[in-house]
Amino acid sequence: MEETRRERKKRQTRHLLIQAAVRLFTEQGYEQTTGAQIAAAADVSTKTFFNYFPSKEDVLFADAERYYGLALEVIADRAPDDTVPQVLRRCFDRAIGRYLAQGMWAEEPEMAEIHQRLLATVPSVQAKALHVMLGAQRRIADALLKAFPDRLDPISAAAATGAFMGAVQAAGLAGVEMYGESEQDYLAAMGRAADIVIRGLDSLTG
Amino acid sequence: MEETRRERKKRQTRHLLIQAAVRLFTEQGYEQTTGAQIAAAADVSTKTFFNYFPSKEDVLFADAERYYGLALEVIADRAPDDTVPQVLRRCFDRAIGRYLAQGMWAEEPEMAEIHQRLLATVPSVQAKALHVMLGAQRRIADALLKAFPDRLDPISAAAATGAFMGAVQAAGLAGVEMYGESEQDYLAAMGRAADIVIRGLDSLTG
DNA sequence: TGGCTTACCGCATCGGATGCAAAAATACAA
DNA sequence: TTGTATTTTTGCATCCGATGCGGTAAGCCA
Repeated sequence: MEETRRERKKRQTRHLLIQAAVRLFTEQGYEQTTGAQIAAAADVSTKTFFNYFPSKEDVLFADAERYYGLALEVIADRAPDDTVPQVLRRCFDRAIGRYLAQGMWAEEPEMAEIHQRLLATVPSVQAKALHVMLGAQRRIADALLKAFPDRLDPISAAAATGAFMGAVQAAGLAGVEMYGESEQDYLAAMGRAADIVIRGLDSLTG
Repeated sequence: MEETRRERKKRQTRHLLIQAAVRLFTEQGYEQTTGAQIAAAADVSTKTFFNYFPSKEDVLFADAERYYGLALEVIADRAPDDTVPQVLRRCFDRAIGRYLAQGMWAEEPEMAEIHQRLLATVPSVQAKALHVMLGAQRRIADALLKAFPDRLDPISAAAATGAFMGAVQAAGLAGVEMYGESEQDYLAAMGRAADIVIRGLDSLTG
């Protein structure tokens, strides 16, 4: 399927907006940067910026779906004898794998650094991240429930997913706050959190 | 220590604002209600409303600190031979206990119903709730770490807290979505989530 | 070419939120 | 009671994020 000119331009504009945003956030800070400035830097109207991104925060979560979608794929592609914890663990590993392979931002590598700094410091960005995660959590719990109808019920599916993602998220944040921005260290922290919670969930579903 | 007139009036105004807000939210919906309307209904200036509550969402989380503070108390009052999971479980039980004893809103019982409905439906309220929870999570993890310096490190403390609160939160939301607003049912759902994650964490710290 | 869809734009407008300085209310001490 | 310091309230201007609308341009397809 060939990419039409329209689609190409759309992709370009989107990319341009993200780049402009990251540059401005880096140069003058997140809160000091207005949507109008980003639009101007990308040479489009303010309105267009909000056409692409429903809110200023959304610029920072443009790729988030790709990561959460990965989890849904992993669940769909499970082996017949997989257990719930095994699948969750694989979700985590695959996400980390992709992260290491291509960075958090396949197309905007400069995003990675600013992203985690803002995540650790700007309240509205934190809140947005949690909310995006919540949405993903629901879909993942749903998929898990469908994948293991005999081992899970809606509540335990939600609990398991919430425990897993809550632990990883908290450990990741703690890691960033402890180790500054040493990538290795906080990835390791998230890995330990995954270990802990996976081991715990083993007792649930064997 | 006697309560001065100033403090008393301040408390009254605050209470008045909350009441007005709840009434308007109920009557005409959250998003349809403006801060100015709430202020007008409480007969204070718009500015005063934002003096009391830094954002419109905050009206709905006026009492949240009381609940999270409970957890910190429980941790502080632990017995010498308590384990981490035991303490976490007690945090949960005490919170539920208080909830059952006096409702979510000691002084504004009418708040309970509207609160959970908005929590389940309004995105910005959800995001705010998660963010408030994140703040509490950090303080709780910190307190846990100080309470069990030999059994925990910063990462495992964050992971355990994140897993626990993530599970309970997810199960609670799932419960509300499943059972509508049948209080018993989703409290039970949260209880099951707590069970699951507590049992899991047993394998961590014995 | 011509007609259709889609993206972009400017503009008006709204609501949330902040800063500031004046005015009112309160506390407190002489 | 009066005077003074502190705190609260208020109005106002202002900023920014975000939405709705109607018109224009760009790309698409026949």
